[in-house]
Amino acid sequence: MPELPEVETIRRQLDDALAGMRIESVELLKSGREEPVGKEFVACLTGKKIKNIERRAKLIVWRFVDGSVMFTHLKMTGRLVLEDKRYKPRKHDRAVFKLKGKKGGKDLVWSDVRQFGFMKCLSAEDAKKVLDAYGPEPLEISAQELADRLLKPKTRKIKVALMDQATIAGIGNIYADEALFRAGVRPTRPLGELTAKERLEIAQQVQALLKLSIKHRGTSANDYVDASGKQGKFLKLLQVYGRGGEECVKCGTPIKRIVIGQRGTHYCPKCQK
DNA sequence: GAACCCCTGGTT
DNA sequence: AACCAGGGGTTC
Repeated sequence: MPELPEVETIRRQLDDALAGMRIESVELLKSGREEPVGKEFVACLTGKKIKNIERRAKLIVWRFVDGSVMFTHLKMTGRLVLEDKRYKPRKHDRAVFKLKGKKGGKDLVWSDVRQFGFMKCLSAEDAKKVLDAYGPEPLEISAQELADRLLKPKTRKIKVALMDQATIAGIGNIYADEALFRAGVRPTRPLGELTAKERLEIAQQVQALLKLSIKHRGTSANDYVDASGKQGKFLKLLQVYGRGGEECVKCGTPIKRIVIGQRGTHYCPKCQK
């Protein structure tokens, strides 16, 4: 699924294209993981005017002029793509949002091969509760503040901590592996064993990496495309993710692949201590 | 924590 | 046929 840089890329495009527009209709092609389900979901969105579109962690947060909110979580294979008028529904499309504004109409299609993603309508109050439970946005605090969050359960592996949304919001498997490679720290190291210098280095690399990936409009490793249907360009800049068995770009040692927390994990056994 | 689950499809 | 896939909630 999209992680912070990919969700942020989509969010910027949607905010640019759709802020100020009104939802004329919602066509549900496949009902199930939207909330409320079915006709009620359609009813709660129809007619609403979009104030703006924000992001928190990996959630896209739709804010409406009437104060209500909708969340979109794309999970692993979700897409939100602005389609032109020749659009024909495809196999895994779940909903089409028809929007109207001063400059004409736009169709937004939500598709999701694995159907893990969800959309949810809720009040501003309920939305705030959900959003407040996330850890800080990594690009909105200092590297030192970020580093200080990587201390807690001493036995926890650093990779697990980086991916925990309550510790830091928005990092997933790809950027956790990449940040740890850049910082020269093995993903298996327990927090209690890291030096202050290592924690700060990890925090700085997380920030630099996320910013750089946003510049490249994210990573298209599998299903990800942005709101215009284009792939992100960061894939070729990945140094360890998906490169198990290949030579390390720094030292030539074969990259190892292990499993941590049910996720494929990639690192250089020589460069990462 | 670790294991399992939601689901489908691409690759080996 | 088996394994893999960028998430994350739930359950022991």
